[in-house]
Amino acid sequence: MSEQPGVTEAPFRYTPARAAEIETKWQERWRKERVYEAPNPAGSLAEPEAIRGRPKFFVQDMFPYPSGDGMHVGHPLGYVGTDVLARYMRMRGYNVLHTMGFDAFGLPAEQYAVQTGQHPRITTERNIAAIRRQLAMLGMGHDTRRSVETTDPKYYKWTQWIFLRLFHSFYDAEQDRARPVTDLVAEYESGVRATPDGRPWAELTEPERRAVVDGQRLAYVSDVPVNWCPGLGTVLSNEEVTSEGRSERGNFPVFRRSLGQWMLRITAYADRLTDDLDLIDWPEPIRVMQRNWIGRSHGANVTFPVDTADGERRGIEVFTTRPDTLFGATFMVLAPEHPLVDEITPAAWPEDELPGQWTNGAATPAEAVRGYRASIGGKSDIERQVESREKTGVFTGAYAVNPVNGARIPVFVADYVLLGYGTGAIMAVPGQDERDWAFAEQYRLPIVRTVQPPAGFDGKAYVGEGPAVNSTNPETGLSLDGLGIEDAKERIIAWLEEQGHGSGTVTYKLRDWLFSRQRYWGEPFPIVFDEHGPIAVPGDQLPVELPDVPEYAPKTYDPDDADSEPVAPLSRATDWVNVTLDLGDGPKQYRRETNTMPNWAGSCWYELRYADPDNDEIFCDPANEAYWMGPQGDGDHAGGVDLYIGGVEHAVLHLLYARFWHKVLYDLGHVSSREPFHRLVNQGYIQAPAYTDARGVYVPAAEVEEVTRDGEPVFLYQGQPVNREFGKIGKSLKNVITPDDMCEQYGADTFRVYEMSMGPLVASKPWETRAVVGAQRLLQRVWRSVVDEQTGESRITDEPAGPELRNALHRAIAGVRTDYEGLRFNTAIAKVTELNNLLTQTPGDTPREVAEPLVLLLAPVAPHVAEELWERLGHDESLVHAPFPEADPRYLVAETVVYPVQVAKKVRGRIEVPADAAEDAVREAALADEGVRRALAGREPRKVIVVPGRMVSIVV
RNA sequence: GCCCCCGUAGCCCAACCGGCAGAGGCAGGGCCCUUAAAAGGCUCAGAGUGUGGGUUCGAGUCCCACCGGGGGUACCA
Repeated sequence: MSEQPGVTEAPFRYTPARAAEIETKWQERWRKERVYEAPNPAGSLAEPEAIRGRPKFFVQDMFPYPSGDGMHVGHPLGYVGTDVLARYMRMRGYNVLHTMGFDAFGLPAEQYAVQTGQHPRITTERNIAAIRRQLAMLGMGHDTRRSVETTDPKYYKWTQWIFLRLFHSFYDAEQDRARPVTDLVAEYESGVRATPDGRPWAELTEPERRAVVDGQRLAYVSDVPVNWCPGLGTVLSNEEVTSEGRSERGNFPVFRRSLGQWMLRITAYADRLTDDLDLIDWPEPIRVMQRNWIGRSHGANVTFPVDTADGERRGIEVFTTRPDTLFGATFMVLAPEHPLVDEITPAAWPEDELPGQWTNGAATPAEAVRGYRASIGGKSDIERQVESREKTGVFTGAYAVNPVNGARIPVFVADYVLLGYGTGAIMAVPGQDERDWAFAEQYRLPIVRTVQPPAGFDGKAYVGEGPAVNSTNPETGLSLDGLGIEDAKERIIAWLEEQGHGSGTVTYKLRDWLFSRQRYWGEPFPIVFDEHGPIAVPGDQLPVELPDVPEYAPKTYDPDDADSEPVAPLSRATDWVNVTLDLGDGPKQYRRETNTMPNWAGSCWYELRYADPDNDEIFCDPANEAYWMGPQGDGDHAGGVDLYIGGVEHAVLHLLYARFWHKVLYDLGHVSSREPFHRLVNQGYIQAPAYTDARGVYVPAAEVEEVTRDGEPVFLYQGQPVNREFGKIGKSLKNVITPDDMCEQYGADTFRVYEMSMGPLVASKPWETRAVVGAQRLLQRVWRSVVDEQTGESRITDEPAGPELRNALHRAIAGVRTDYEGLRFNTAIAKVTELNNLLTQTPGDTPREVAEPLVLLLAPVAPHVAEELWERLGHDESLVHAPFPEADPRYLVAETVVYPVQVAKKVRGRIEVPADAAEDAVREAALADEGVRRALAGREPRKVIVVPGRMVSIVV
């Protein structure tokens, strides 16, 4: 679009071609001069004298998975944002740590390898190189020495090392922190801590000792129900399973199966992960999502006596958050898989005349239960949830006793009670619980309200606040009547504890983290097995490198073959799997763990590696960690990266996992910060127009034309009208726009300015290619303020700026600074535009006192063109570390202020008074204004309100 | 169903602690430059803030209800 032959264009204009030239030149120079390298206090990047007396700033993006498609225009939004802030902070004199790594283990590379037979490392490295090139093209000021790849053995050596810290640790509930298992063993040996069965430690056999310890490790093997997908041959994480209970990839059925898997004991940290959310500066919605995910709820465990079929007295333990409603418990429900079900189910129905739906027509309770289990048996939890909310269940034939009033209440099994939550059994209180109400209605069970609903309440279950009713037992003297929910809870818990019927309890939704995957392209576990269980590979033998295998795919099966067994790809590397090691008692045969870690592992600690990227001795030198991430100030600062920017899609998983690992490292004394990320900001998404034809099929967005018909825009593809919608950028919507296209058409600086000017970083916004020209015009105009387009000569004068321009300059400086600090890049750019517009309108050459700060104000967003102009202004050194302009307060205060004067809500006059005029003087001037007097027409003002510096309002 | 976020000009967005609804950009109209067009320059117009109430001297901003859009979550006891 530029400089075609025969076109008369200003020869020294800032064109895309010139932008490209400038961008190459400065990227080269930045690289040579290593301007973005951040010094460390210790280790290989140490420059102690370079950090002395300087504040630090650690800013980080959520690092990308290097997909084969490279980046589209949506990806760099956050990256440009952090780069702008990093550049601004650098100019403010901070020692800024900003780099970019790659989260490179993962399924797409493996699938590609399965299809092509090419090793995933090759595609991964090629993709990383492509994205690195794109990042450099966009002018990112990253310290490239600190970039990490999670697939690099030098990196995953430490991922494995940290895993071993989890393996070698247990959670000491007394001290509320993780401690080494060697401490645990020492306490068992000395007798300070009793063994589970009370025998002295010395009397336990070696396998028994191992079992005791293994059962308490933060990383442990357990048989747990997992999402097994025979069609893919691997287990899947919950987030990889659709709401229809099928695999997101391939749409194969997913089954719940118990398999021996590695688990991480994140539940031990549930309280701290919840409580410490108050210490960090994160968006409230994210904190809410994490709190919900952890799902801490306070309540009570209550035991309801029940007799088994053999006449033995047992108890059904339930968890309830509403122990205050115990008097309203009119029946009980056990999860169908609950172990007590079979024990309590009697041989015959206790009564002859039971409602049909209680027995489901079965001759005996056992038959009814069996039939019910079969009816739901084949279904996974996921399927059960998908199906209608209609309550189903069956009577077990057993009755339990409500401990508060001795009432005999029937016990049901029903699948709306889940084995995995609480105790897998509930007391059903239909009066105060909607689910229980629905079940009670269907099974004609009694309903007792124990909280008085407000007058006029015509709903079913009442879950709101109100005084307790129907909650007195004259025989025991227990009464909750009249108490509010909280007081009633307190009293009943005290009573339950006193009587031995139960106790106050805390329950969590959070489950331990399933940490094994049957995949090739992931971190191998640094674990071998002998006949008794898992053993850690010694630290000096790390990393356990990923071996080559003949085939990268896991073994797949008939998609419906629920009973098939996963076969991890690594298990085919038999030479690797069977290994002879000397772990202290001579060379022995061991079998390696063949699962790999999930792709969240590498991202759990990468911020720490950025701080000390090539340390061979430790994952991060404590001095470097303390410098970059240590707690700041003296309050309750938990430490962590100063600013972390990324998408909201990682609200729970990555951010929760990373917090968990960080806390383990903190407990073990490896880091000084309690949290990895002090401040978190979620950038919005960029959406792009996508078009569907008459069949609803997406057509290539790049080939759609916009025409105007009858004043309405119409979109045409190959002459046919198509519908426009906005959606996520990607192949499926055929609306990919790449930063490469934009850099070619406009230049990187224009692209950066456009993305930053679209709106606040946190907002989602639609991409509009034709609007990019606005950003280009801004840069062209700034260029023109400094360079004569016709001659290429400088347009700078050393004459001082006039007062209007000078005041505008200082206002712009002050505004731009606060905008950058508040991540409001759009308004910062608007202020630069405004200043430059004023400059354009001012006749004559550009005063240096305006041009220089103007270029510096723009530098964080448009670094290349700013460098070029800075050089043309006569500076030899890069402006990357040039001081950011400071506003002179003298020019910020206006000498006079114009007040609008309102009479009865309408502006009737304007007065100009000295800026420091007293309120009385302003009032007098307002009342003296002619327009105001006319509006008042002799009426006496009831009230005159003077808002200092703003306006005057007269009430009549 | 429940929870959270967002609704300002044709479009993207500003508006500080409640104080004259407009900073900036796109698109649109007019003019200049040009043989012409593109690019460029100058300039103009354009909402009363999703709807309905309330608080206030004063509401885009605070409160309540509703409508529309987006996200999270879903038998969690």
